Amino acid sequence: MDLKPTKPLSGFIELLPAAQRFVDFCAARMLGVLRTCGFSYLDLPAIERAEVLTDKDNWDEIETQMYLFQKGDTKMGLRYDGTVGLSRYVAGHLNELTFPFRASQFSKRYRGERKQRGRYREFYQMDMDIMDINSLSTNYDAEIISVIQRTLDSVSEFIGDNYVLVGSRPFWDALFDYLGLTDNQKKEIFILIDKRDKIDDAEFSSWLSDILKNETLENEIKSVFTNGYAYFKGKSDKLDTAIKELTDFVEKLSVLGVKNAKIDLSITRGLAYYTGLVFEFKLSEYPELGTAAGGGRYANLVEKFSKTKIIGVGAAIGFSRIFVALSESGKIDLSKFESSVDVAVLIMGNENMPYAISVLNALRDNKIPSVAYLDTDKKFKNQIEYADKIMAKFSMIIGEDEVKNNFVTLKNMANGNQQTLPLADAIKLVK
RNA sequence: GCGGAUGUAGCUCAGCUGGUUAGAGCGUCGGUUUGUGGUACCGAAUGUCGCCGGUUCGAAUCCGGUCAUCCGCCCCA
Repeated sequence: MDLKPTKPLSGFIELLPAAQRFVDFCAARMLGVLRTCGFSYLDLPAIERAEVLTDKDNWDEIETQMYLFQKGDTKMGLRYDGTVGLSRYVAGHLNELTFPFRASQFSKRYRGERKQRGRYREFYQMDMDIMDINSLSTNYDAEIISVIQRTLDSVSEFIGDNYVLVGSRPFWDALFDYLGLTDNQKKEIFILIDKRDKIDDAEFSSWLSDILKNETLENEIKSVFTNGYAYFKGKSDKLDTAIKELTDFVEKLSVLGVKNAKIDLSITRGLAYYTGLVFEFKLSEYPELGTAAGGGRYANLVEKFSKTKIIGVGAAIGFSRIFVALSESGKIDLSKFESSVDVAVLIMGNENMPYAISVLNALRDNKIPSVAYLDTDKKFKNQIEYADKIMAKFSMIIGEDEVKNNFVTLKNMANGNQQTLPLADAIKLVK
């Protein structure tokens, strides 16, 4: 009979124990930061109604990368991000929530795209969002950025330093209006700007020229990257508003203590629901991972669910992209996550088991991570090999002599030293 | 969905321009050592050489197709 495959589906992740411990350790630290920053943790459904997930405007694009299916008459799909489900949740619990509402999430997301480095079909993202009714100060945009930085910094011993690039969709909207571009041109240039870090200047110029076919306009667009956004001051009221927002925002970030922040107008975050400032975090030491976290302001997303005007600002940390990718790449030293237990209890002969189990329970009562090798008839060599392989810090050996004298033999697995002593003393040494 | 590369033992790979019984290291298991691991030595098991077809006296090797994986593109709310 043919054996069934042992590899998971392409793009789905499973980790070895040490890598999983590393990932869990980082997640716990980062979630601790979010709790400290006053976010309420939510665990929302992985499956949503299809109509919640899809946007009829660009169904074709979505369909290829979303997991959709049907049970009975209900069309549903797996969530592809955390923001859409949160918008539904907030709109559905308006009267029960206190605004500004601060929510954090840490959950699996699903996208049916081809696997690439740091990009999976099933992956974790860690989200934080702040939503309020009718208005929401850009002070909150700045706070979100400072919270992400705090979160990333909490695991900087593994991922190194980070920096943040801030873009502005209102600036481009204002500029496009000022230049009198068509809707189609706006859309295409947005896509082009977003790609700017992947292509060279010549390519950028030639694409731009294909879209605009007007050298004056092309030069105006390019001048944003050479002369900076301040160059467009005084051209139109909308531009002035957008420029002032950016200038003020830099000040806010510095008040909040955000380091390594820079305005970079090539950050646009695709085409979707963002309406205001947008930002992306990168890791200085791992540029190949791309964007480590990204987000921005969305003023209109919740209007799909509620007539109440709800404005949000939020971000997602690409958790799997960072931590799974790093642990798989071998760039992280996982040695301190290799060991799952402090003590392995080794039992020489089944008749010594009752005593050995009382030792095991005492260890566990003292919160010492411990396991016993319960196949008591196996040769002692196998038992101590097991203790070695699971990298137990100590072995506690229980045989005839130990039972008779009500002692234990404690062996330090690192240096091989061992001594026979009362259990209470052994526990003190292990702790 | 598109382009490129790669498929040989559990893993990493070798196998020259086709030649008879398919190779190594690591790992696994057993033994030297049934109250002592990490080192050493000895031994063993495991392959329809991704799959199907073609060329040939003869295919892991050459050709075609197919599937899978990896890298990149598209996309990335």
